[in-house]
Amino acid sequence: MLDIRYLRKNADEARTRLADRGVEAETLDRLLALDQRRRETIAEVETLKAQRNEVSDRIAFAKRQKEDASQAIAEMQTVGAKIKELDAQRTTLEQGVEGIAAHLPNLAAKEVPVGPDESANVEQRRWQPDEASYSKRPQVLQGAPEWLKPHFEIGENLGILDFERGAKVSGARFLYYIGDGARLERAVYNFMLDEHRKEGYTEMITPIVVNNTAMFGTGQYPKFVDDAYRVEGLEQTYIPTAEVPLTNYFSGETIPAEDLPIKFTALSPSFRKEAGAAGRDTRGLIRLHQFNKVEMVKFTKPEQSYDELEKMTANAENILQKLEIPYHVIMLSTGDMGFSAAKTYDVEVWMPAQNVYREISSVSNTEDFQARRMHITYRDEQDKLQLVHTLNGSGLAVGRTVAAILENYQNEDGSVTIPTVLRPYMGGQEVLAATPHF
RNA sequence: GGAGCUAUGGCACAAUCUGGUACUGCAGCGGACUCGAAAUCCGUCGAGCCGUCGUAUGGCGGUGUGCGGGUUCAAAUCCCGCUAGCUCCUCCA
Repeated sequence: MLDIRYLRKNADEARTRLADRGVEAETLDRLLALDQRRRETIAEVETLKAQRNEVSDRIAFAKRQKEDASQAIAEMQTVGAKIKELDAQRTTLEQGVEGIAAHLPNLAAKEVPVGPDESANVEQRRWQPDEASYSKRPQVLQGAPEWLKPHFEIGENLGILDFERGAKVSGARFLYYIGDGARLERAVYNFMLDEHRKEGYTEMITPIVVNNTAMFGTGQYPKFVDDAYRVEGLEQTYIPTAEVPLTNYFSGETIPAEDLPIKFTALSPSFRKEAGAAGRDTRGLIRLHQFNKVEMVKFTKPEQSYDELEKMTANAENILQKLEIPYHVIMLSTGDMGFSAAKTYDVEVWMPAQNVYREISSVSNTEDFQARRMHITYRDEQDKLQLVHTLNGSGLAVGRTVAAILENYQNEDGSVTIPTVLRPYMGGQEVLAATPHF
């Protein structure tokens, strides 16, 4: 949620910055017009309420003196009716303001490139493992050899991913991991959680069903209800990301300033309807209705949030560096950023079979946008309440990481070498080879 | 799933039956006493949110007794709905 006072006092600037996020100028004008009428109505009704309070006190006093107060009571009946009417108007106006404000995306930080979509994103840096370790594997950055296969074929050939039975038992975009596949997934997220724990993140296991208030708090609702798996008949939703329960952990609370920054990490399944993505990435682990993700969330003071954004991005990159898989980092443009974000870095992992980088992590500073929706505050040096800044980032999407491992570590004979850092998590196993599971 | 009880400031509680400025203690803050502290005494003490005025510490008004409605001139109090916690029963990894 944006600060209505900021929008009011800086309407011209806000119009421009909202336009960068794809919001029409007319929307802000409607919002401000409603806000103007809301404030006028409040002024009017509060005058009457002050009058009523005063007369009610006099009535109470008269009654104690056993005096007649019926004339004052009769007067207040009229005033009461008027108050009721104005309060109803006020509620309507407030809902109108809220209805628009709740749909406004966050404003972009100054350094974010302005543009309509991903074409305006700006690459920040590329990374690839050094020669020594990389030379043992296919030269995926120097032209793919003939035998290079996409991860889903590798997985199916090895018998460790079963998309057909996933579709049979659940539906499209669901799958089974089997045997070494399941074990690899587990190794990957255990490795990720251990790395983040070393960086000072507190490990959490969260509810994976949350209420509507929580979904509103992080910005999924009301605008993106259609992409959510809702619990039939209940006001609850299967989380699309652990960002929701992690960030809402402190909703409505004042965090002691000395505890900031606070860092959480959690593994959770994530559920997405993928409305509007029909026909895209229909094969493989890239776009599923249910996938595992290790998430990072931070609560910070405003002045430290951008430093913490860089650190969180580095934490995501660290995973791929230790896995020795190439990636690059891009800064998203105003047109490509998520609803709540003020600034976002995407980490995209190299997928040699498709010859592209694919998003594997998205790290955002939402500044006070979510904190305002959730009412998360701290007390500054002057003992005044201030909104915290919240950040979130994938660290990383687990399924996509498995996909990247399969493609980047595949061998000509169809086997897959297990990255060195994962071997301790797999009982020392070094290679995934086709073996019967049952 | 069934039944009962509970929800009031940072904490502990009173007022609820019988509607009329939300009591008191602890903690906090300011002061007195003291070389200083403790004890004692005096004063002060509703966080947040909304509106408005002011350059500003802030003033004024509204709201605020778990949440949402209703009745009333007036609701902590009466009525309806909900949520959470506790106890008992039932069930369960």
